[in-house]
Amino acid sequence: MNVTGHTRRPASIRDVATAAGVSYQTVSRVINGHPSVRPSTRERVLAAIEELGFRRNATALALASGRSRAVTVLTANTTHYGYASILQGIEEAARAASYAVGIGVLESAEDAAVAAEVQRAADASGGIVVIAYDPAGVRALGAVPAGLPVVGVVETPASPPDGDRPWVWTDDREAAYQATSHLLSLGHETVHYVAIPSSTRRTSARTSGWRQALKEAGAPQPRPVQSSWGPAGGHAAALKLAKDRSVTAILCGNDDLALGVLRALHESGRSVPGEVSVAGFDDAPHSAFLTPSLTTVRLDFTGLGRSAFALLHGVLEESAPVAPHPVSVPELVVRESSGPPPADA
Amino acid sequence: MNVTGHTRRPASIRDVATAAGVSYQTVSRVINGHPSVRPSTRERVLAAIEELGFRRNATALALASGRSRAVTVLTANTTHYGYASILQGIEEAARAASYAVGIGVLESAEDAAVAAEVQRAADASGGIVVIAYDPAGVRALGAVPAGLPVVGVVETPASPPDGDRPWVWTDDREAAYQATSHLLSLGHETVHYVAIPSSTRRTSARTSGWRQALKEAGAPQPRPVQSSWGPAGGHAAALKLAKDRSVTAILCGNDDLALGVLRALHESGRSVPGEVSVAGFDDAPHSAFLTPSLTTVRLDFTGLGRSAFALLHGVLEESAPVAPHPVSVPELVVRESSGPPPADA
DNA sequence: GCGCCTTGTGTGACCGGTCACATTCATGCG
DNA sequence: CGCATGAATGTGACCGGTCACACAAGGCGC
Repeated sequence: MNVTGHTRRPASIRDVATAAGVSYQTVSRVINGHPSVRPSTRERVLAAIEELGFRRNATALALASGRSRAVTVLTANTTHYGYASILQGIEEAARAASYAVGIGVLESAEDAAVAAEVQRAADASGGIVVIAYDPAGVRALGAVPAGLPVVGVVETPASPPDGDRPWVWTDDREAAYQATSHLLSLGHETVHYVAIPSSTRRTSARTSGWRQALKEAGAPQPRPVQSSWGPAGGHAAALKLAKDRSVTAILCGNDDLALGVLRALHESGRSVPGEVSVAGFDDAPHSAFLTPSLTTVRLDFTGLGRSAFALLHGVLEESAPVAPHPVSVPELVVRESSGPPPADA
Repeated sequence: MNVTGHTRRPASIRDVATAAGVSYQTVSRVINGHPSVRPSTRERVLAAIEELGFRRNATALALASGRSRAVTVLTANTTHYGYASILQGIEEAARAASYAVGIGVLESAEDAAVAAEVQRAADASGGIVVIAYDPAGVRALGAVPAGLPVVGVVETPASPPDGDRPWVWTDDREAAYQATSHLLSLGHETVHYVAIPSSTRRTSARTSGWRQALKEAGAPQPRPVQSSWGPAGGHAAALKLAKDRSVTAILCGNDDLALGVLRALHESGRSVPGEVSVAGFDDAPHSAFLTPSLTTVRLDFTGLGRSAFALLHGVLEESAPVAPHPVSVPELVVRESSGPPPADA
């Protein structure tokens, strides 16, 4: 509440111009760092800006210049650890670059709904980041009109994308390979895989990394068990697997799934890691505190979000930190949930 | 990619006007549903809109009218369950009302940093929701300039806020009371409390609900143990509590904390619920799948987020769904982690 | 037949910036 | 000395909408 008691509307460049005794264009030059402004003039303008508490109106800037300094993140979910961490990373990087961040949730994967969300995002911001880990996200990525800057956060693509397709991803294949190899090296005959839904119809990179490790070790290749994203899916899947006494190692598509798997094994009276070993993906914050604590592969989602923004930023401005996305290396974290198979197996 | 091969810029109301043979003002009237437009004219305009694929430019609308149909959510965190769920609720409600949602993360609680974020939020949108569960949030709520529509998602206030202060909250007092009473009714002599950080210096509603239940039961009132938000804090706190054999029941400020507590008790060789009972707050998605599954009090964060938006929406537009925030009733969910105290205690 | 209100439509200014171009003045060079 | 050049600054239009007001045509009362 200021002394006058009523909120007066903020100062515009013309107010500043009048106060400094120059034209509005000169003010514009000062706030944009244009070189040819006499130092003494610049000084007066800056003083006026300070005095009036002038702040450049973002809306007017966007309308006049076309550039909006805002990005929208389209995602099917905001609460899952991976999604939320990516969002956090994007926000961090965006804030550092003075960009505003908007979010749009893809509640349905239905084409019309997705298209509507993409439209909203398109006319609310100058660039879009799509988290395309699921069908809704994949469709959204496809529905972005050509010409609109967009970066996709995707599953590891099957083939390296051609040239400059602005995608970022983690090395899921390597991650799955590491986890599977770890379990095999403990002596397990093979490793079963409870998969998160794939965003596409093709075999996911996680699945293929898992397969490759099995193949190289000459281990049998069981069918992957398709599941959902949350613990309930893992729980249901593992209740079935638990009946098969030959199952001694289970790799889970993410840590939430692994949580459900642990629970199901417990309910089935099978001890972890005594009888069955379990490994997850992501290294979510709670994984280290489970009992048994969860062996998992740490993925840097926050860094992934930052990369996504950096890439988009590079497209939006010619200032060129367009360093090709450094695919961060997944890191195996061995904890209590994995161990050698039982002696009698 | 359209046939012309180059992206032409979107149609404006003047393009539509030309196509329909009317003035731009008439087009404006049509898209705003103004009554006095001859039906035949309206028809032609609508046809032109359809044909040209006209969409109203949100930026221009905001600049010209002052209203922006956008809200910004200020929060210290986007990944914790409660925060993320509130955000999700806000987004849901906002999307339904055709509002855009921006987020701003309060990375530091330092005054200058908070003020800067609030400023950014202020000039990016017409209204703000602040999640004020922590010092950064509380400061942000205080730093919002008078006159700017804002709604706070806060801890249960000590006294009912005066009149129309636009705040929403859950009934933390009742929730703590329920959980504590539940544990006492199982026969525990008293209940220890591991607290999440309070946003203010005053006693939180959770603490006071817990105290009240103890008092009514004539149970001893141990000092609450101050902790952090995540499992690590609960873990550290419980390692100490575990040494005290008289501790048979622990109430935790949230489910993440409870997870750390469960872990610490396990490491200390104290069984749950055999020797110690544990209860949490929030009913996070993983709580049902822990071993033992967690007794907790379910809070409707998503609904809270929706209420927050509804309130803000009511302030921003005179269309009046300003029904006073229905404080949602917390629901005790009894699971495996709570049971009677050991016989020898 | 006149004034008056209502309905339908158009005109000009404005929101707060940017952009393209014009203007002024001092300087360098042939 | 005259003229081209560049630095410093100003003017007008524009981005795509809204708002306040003007204005023409038609219906109604008297």
